[in-house]
Amino acid sequence: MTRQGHSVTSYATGEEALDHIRARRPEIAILDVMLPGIDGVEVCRRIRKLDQLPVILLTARGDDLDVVVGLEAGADDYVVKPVEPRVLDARIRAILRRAESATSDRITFGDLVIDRGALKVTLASKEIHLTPTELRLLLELVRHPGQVLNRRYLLRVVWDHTHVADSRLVDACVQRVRAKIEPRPAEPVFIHTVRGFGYRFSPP
Amino acid sequence: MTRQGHSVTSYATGEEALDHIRARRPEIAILDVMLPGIDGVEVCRRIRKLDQLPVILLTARGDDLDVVVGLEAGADDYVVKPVEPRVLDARIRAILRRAESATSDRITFGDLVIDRGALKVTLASKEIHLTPTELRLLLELVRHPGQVLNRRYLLRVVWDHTHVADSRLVDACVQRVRAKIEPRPAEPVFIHTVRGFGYRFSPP
DNA sequence: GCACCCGGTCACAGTTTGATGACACAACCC
DNA sequence: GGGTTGTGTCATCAAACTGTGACCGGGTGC
Repeated sequence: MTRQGHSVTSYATGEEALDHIRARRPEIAILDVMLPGIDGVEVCRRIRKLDQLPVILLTARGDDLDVVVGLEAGADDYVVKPVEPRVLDARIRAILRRAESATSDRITFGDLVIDRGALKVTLASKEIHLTPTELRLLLELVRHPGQVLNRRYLLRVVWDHTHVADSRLVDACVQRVRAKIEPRPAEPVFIHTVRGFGYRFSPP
Repeated sequence: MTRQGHSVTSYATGEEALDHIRARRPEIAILDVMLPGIDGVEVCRRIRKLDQLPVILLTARGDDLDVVVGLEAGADDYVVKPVEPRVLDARIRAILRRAESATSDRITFGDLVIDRGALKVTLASKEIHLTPTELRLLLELVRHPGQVLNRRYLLRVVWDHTHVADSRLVDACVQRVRAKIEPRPAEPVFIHTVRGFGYRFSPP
């Protein structure tokens, strides 16, 4: 693992590991199930109570039941020893990739890239200039991909709720965003209108 | 998988699967690596270009290299056949838990899928367009499966209660919904008429 | 068998809804 | 101050939706 570019710290018991996880903030925990004291599955459960830290259970016990119990305990993967370092590394990467994308600032929908950290939007690698309101609207829609958000909600969240509920304000802003990010605004592929309800962001 | 509460659709080739993924918006894709035409790993790569859809590669080839290549292609897990359904289910849950995104509240009645978050209705994987009133009516019926809802109640809830109770309004709307979701509107399998009382939604 | 009631069906016009573009005003920046 | 940018509002238009009432047909009770 060290040779793969990871920095590794190991502990002999579950208690020890749990004690250090808070302080060290590792990217991932790899637990043996057979441990002195509390076993790996229980360690995994306790980690899950604390946070979303990715966990791999790595053990010699590969019964179906063990696997199911381990995964149900909140583990992201269950790997049976012996395992090639390269395979373990690939599995670690797969899990980290998934775990990162959840907290990542960048989201990609086909050609459209939304960088929530830098507050930048690019379409086909060309940067799109969005005004503050437009950006807030787009981010709000993207925060709930596939969900229909109604106008009242959008007015409350994107604008101050002090506005009259009955206005074409949301529509106008959606149009402006569409004009900028949709290849053909008349047939939008990102922001869809759901007549009578609101708008839905769903990637093409 | 169906018995575990999942709704499953399968395709014989990678091309076919890719074609349908956009329309069906599944929560997860489980791919065999050995496919006619483009192989599962390549399908996985193409899915990754589009979006974050969770992918499990499920295959008989369990060489270390295969596993590494599969995971590097963007798969979330690589499972070697044969596999116990319970184990696969546990792995699916672990990945969905981590992906977390695809937690839209969908209800499935055979071919009919109603997504209450996206406000989408699909029948046999084809999207059905319902008008706002039709959709509100269907959602209300679905909210009480197996129960008979009378016209006065439906008028009050789906429509403004300002309407006269004595009109063909509800009937007409039910007909319109039936025309769209019932394979044979004359012999409805979803929305049943209870003469003298109202309508009842009960899955076939 | 008959009258009657209830729900199915249909077409259409009036209404609602959202798209679009123009515009005025405010905020901001030199 | 003058230009520029951002934003809310409005008018207009096309498209979509929906209530209505008339008519039909089958089931129901007598």
